[in-house]
Amino acid sequence: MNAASVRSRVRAELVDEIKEAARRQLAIEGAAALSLRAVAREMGMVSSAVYRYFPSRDDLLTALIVDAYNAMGERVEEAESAVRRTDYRGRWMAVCHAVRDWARASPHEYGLVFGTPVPKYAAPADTIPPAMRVTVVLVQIVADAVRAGVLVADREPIPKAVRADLAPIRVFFAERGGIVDDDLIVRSIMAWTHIYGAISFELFGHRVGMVSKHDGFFDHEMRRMAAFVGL
Amino acid sequence: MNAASVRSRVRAELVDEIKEAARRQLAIEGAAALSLRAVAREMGMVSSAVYRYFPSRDDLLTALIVDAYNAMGERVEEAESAVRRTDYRGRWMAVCHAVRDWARASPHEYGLVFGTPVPKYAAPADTIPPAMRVTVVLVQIVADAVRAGVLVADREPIPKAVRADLAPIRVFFAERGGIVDDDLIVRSIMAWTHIYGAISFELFGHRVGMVSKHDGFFDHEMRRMAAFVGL
DNA sequence: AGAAAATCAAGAGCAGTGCTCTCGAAATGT
DNA sequence: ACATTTCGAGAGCACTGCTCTTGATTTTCT
Repeated sequence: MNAASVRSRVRAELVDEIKEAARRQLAIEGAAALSLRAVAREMGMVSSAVYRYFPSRDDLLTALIVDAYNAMGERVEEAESAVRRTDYRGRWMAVCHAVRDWARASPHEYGLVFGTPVPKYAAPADTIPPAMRVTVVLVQIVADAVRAGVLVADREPIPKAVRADLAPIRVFFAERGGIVDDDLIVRSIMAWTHIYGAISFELFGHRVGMVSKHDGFFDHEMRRMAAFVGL
Repeated sequence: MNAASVRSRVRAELVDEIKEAARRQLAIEGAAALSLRAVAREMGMVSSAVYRYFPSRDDLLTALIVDAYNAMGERVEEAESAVRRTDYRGRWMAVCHAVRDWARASPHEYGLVFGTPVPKYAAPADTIPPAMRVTVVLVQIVADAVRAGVLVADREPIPKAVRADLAPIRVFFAERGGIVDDDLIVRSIMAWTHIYGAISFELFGHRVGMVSKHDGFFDHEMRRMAAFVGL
């Protein structure tokens, strides 16, 4: 049985090596060009051998997606935790910049998780928790700020069609210690939407002709959105 | 020479038919699965014949991208022009909804232009004017509102690193009759960013668990952003 | 310790892809 | 009427994802 773990350990190592090689290939050519045969070749294996570890190319991609989410989440958590706890706006900005920095450092991985859904898209359940990590951090900041009573913004009326939708999110905030009003939830979702929009616009080349100094613009717009949220 | 135009006419028709078939295939399977051989098959041609009309698969894709931009632009212009000229906020909202409606009706085409850049991305010059159509409409609305003096918003200070970037856009507004301040430019870009972010989030499935009544939420957030711009 | 079962790398093979080249036939220009 | 361009078809290359079989090794059970 210890022997069994020998096999499973070397197997886990192989899985990691394959993902490593795939990631390398991904960084060079992008997701569309990721070829199982090529990663096999790079590892001195024959292609059919790789299928012992990943039943299909899409499964390999899914594994890379999970890893990408986790890498992003890790960076974000790391950056956010380095900021003084009561500096809510600073924590928020740290998250914004961490996401963007990671995206610029690993554009293809960013495209993998936030770009066009590559296969027909059936987000497997195991991608959901990693995908939530950034969201959780943002929610925690808002919840903390609310509890500290430092969050201020005009409360706008919400159409009841929207209001009905927000109940699960309200408990999501509440679980993290923040009793939030519906409008704050809306503003938070909008801010997260904007972070994603800004980074994708930049990375996918949709801001050529509009913005050239991306660093400065991003920082400024994120600051504006933080204010919009009320931080 | 009239005979010459016979040939060139049938050629143009063939080009259109190929694009048509490709679009059909695109709608079903998505861009990644678009196969030149399959469209050839559907047209009763042999694959090499298609290469007389499109030198490569990427060129076909580029043509589809241009068409997609134009389709979106057309829908937007149409919807916007149906609104009373002095109803600036209404015009803005019409654009927002037109973009989203088009995106939901043709998700794969939307993904083609706004998703992960499929090839290594070298946006050919002929994609730029079609890509600008929506932007132009939005700018025109803001310019009109400014000229009418109905646009109000707090003017926030802009870091000078950003300010330097904005000169070309300022003339872009001015050419359309609107003398705008830098902060308004920033707000406009942010709003366009948000439109894109919201639609992509919805279409690419990144709002599951956050929003389920997308129609209502989108309308509400667009209204908020219109107010943010000052409309 | 020896037999049975699971696991593995490798190879061959299938169906599909993008793309190139060559070859006749047809349309076009002179 | 002749020369030139334009076109469709076919064969072929190198590549892809994926399946199946084979023979060897390793693990597990008895």
